[in-house]
Amino acid sequence: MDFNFSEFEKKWQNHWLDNKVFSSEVDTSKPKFYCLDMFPYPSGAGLHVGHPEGYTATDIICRYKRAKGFNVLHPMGWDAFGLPAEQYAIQTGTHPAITTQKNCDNFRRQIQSLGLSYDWDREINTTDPSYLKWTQWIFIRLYNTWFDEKLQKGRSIEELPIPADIKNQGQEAVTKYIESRRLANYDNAQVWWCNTCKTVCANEEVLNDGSHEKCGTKEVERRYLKQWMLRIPHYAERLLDGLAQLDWPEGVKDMQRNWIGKSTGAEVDFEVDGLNERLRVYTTRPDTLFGATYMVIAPEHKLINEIVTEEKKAEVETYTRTAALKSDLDRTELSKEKTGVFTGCYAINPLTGKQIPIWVADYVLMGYGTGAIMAVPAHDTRDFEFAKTFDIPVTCILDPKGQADAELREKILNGNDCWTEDGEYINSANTDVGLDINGLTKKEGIATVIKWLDERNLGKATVNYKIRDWLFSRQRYWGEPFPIIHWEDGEISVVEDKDLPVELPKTDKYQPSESGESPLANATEWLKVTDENGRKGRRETNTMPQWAGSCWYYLRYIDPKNDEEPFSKVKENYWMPVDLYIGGAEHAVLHLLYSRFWHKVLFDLGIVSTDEPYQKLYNQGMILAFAYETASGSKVTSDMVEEKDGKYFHIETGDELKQIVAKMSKSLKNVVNPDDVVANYGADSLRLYEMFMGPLDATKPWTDTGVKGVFNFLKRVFYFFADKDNVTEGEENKETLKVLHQTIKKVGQDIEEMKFNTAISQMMIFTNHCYKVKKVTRETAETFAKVLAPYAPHLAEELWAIYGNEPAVCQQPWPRVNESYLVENSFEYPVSFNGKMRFKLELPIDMPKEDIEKAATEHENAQKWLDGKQIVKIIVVPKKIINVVVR
RNA sequence: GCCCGAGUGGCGGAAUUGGUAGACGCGCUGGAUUCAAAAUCCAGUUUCAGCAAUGAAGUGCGGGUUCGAUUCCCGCCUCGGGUACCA
Repeated sequence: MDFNFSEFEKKWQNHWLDNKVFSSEVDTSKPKFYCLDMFPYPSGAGLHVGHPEGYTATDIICRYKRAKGFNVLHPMGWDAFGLPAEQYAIQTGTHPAITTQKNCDNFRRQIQSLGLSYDWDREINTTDPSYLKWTQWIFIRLYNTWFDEKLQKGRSIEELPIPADIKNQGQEAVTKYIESRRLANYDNAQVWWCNTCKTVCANEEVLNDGSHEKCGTKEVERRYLKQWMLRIPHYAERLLDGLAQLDWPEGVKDMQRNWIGKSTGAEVDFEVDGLNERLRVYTTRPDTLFGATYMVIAPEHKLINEIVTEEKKAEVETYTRTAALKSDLDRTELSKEKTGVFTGCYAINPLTGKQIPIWVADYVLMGYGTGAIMAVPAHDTRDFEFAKTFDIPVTCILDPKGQADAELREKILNGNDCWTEDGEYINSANTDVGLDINGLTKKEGIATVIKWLDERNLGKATVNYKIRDWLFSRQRYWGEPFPIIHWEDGEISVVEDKDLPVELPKTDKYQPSESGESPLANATEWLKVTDENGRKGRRETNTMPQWAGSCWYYLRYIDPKNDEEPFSKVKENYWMPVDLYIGGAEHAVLHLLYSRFWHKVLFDLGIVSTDEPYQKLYNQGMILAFAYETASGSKVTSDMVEEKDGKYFHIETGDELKQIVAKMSKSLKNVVNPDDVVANYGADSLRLYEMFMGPLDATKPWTDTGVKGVFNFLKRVFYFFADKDNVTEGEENKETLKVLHQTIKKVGQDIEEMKFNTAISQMMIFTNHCYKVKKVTRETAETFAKVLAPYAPHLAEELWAIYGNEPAVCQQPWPRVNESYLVENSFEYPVSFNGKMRFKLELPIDMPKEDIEKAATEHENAQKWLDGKQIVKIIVVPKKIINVVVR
């Protein structure tokens, strides 16, 4: 009998598909399990070996959960809007829908060739009009929602109270007020613009090196444009709070917390000397107000023209103009060198009553806090640096006391160094204003100063967040059109639900214009709208970013064919939340934050039943590959490398090369195509190898010999268990039963803990055992097929059928562990002397401690270690160790 | 700079409520089978010393706690990821 994997893999895949073995419907008699993979963008390159890693993990869990009696929802779909299809359209004229369709078909074929247990009747595609209809529907809900700060809840815009003073200003002011409160809001915004992509991008898409996440170039700059913004900062506190209850990797939670960037402090108003103006600053350290010796405002600050004196005007203007031309990147790249100019104007420190100079400097950002700071150079490194550069006085108000050595403390006290840690307040009292915090702790100091400010109406406790509005429009063709109409009279309105979806117009121009107009602006007929009164309007020409479709796809899977509503409430109530979500860590702040935001809005509106979408999140690690470089560090493609005695050499030059681990890339010629692996070793081998490589969350390099290793294991399984001579009827050997039941137990536990690599080891141990004993019973073989089934489902089905069973083994219940087979009646104790293991001693499991001590010390092997020594004590840990302490 | 995570044989990796370090696999070595090879099966494989029995060292580095530390504590080093004039 041959191990003809390609034949039987195809056979069983067809069986599963034809019989809809993995379809699932609401069934309240069973516990539910919703297991989600991050759906792929179907690129032209096809599946990467990284995709099947997460997919196999979820597949194993789903198959196991089904066997354990769960009703499992396990869907797959395509996140199919995106740049590559559009760029291909620009180059070739092929409509993105055609490219997308082709790529989806290829991805589906590849994924199906892996035998993953998806319910294919639930397949979705974000570009499908029947899907984007509901993305637009949700956008309309965002548009019609405002955030009630008091209730910390999104509410219908119709319930928005209009303040009396706004009402008095008339209808226009009211409309403007309402617009400003919507969660989706159309506004002039300073945005990131990518010159390569010719489109705006979100803050989250601009990487810290100034490059654009989508294209990788650094052609990103600031522009002012009218754009759609989603007001995610309103949900900052909710998004922060929600993290606590989630079973997510702490690293991802931390990244979201950092991104939201909550800080608590106070806003403080400073009198501007000689002007009837107050300058408001935000500080996290109001307790250091006594040490504020100057102020800084951002170059974009509104009050700048009023503050600046006549003689300083020219200088300040030059500075602000230069700052405006600099991109944020330049501003931060030159971060080491502080620049700034004095405005000629002074503010009054409310505690000391002293005049302190107001400067303009670009290290203060308009976008955070109030765009102005009080500078305390003695206790803030940036302020200190600035003060030293421009020779501004430094007043120390916190004595580090014992925390700094004498020399450093002396410098700090004299204003020649900066101290940012806690300490003891000094110079922090002024009887004239009635405030003294000397001797207080930092916590008390902050509270006392805030209270003082509050009572005098000079300031108040304030919370700030780093998270900014989410820039939600793109100047692209291949995205969801906004269901928005701009009317000739300036009114903006949303398309009625009954007129959804707003489909993309046909066009043959996909190129965005230099000016930033979307390609949709070319679709003249599509643009024109007229209402029943003959009023003319123009459709919104921007499209939504790729994130839109992925923000809610997990909800559509629940009821993917519903024409009446995005999903049925009953079904949503049954399936949500997602119990397990597996995908790459690259979405830690983008997709996962956006999607939580949408979900919370939907929850507030009563559209979904859970506050959070994804209960448990797990990040698969990246699959890398070995690569080679010369001594000078230049990379060598893998086809130019030969191995000799564990060392690597260049085929042509003969130079010894260094083996490194790097991302798979075309340029290194080390990309592994899953199709080739399936063709050469089978889907089961690919699945098993990816799980056997190491822990799921670890980054690990691919090796072809590793694939051969698991392929060899599968062959051993097949040749042993498919051979009728090995599989007999009758009574099973006790040792075999023990190993079998250890295997059932270990594999089950390891799946629950997502330790797939060690589960596979255990199955290998079992198989090795079978080879040793040469014969097993049919019952043992069938039980093993059930245990193997989640991992190597095709082979398991084949074996199951060979034993004459009806398909399918994947529908069989998980075998029960019989603990009685696992009971040991003796244990082989390691006997150590002073912690060093010296010999082993097999003793009955229930032997009293005294007897164990006696047996160990009287053993002949022990005499050597006891000779001439005195026994201090003997430690016996039952079923663990015997340790004799000698002196 | 700050916040996470990780350092274990030639390689991927096992083992942590503190208890036999190196499971399982790859690679390598030897053997069986074969005219031969592939494939397969069996055995060995942390390093050093030794024919061996055995002994010594050993989980990034330096300390500490403990009968006992890969595991806990303190101080470093290296690598990976995130983030950064956020006041």
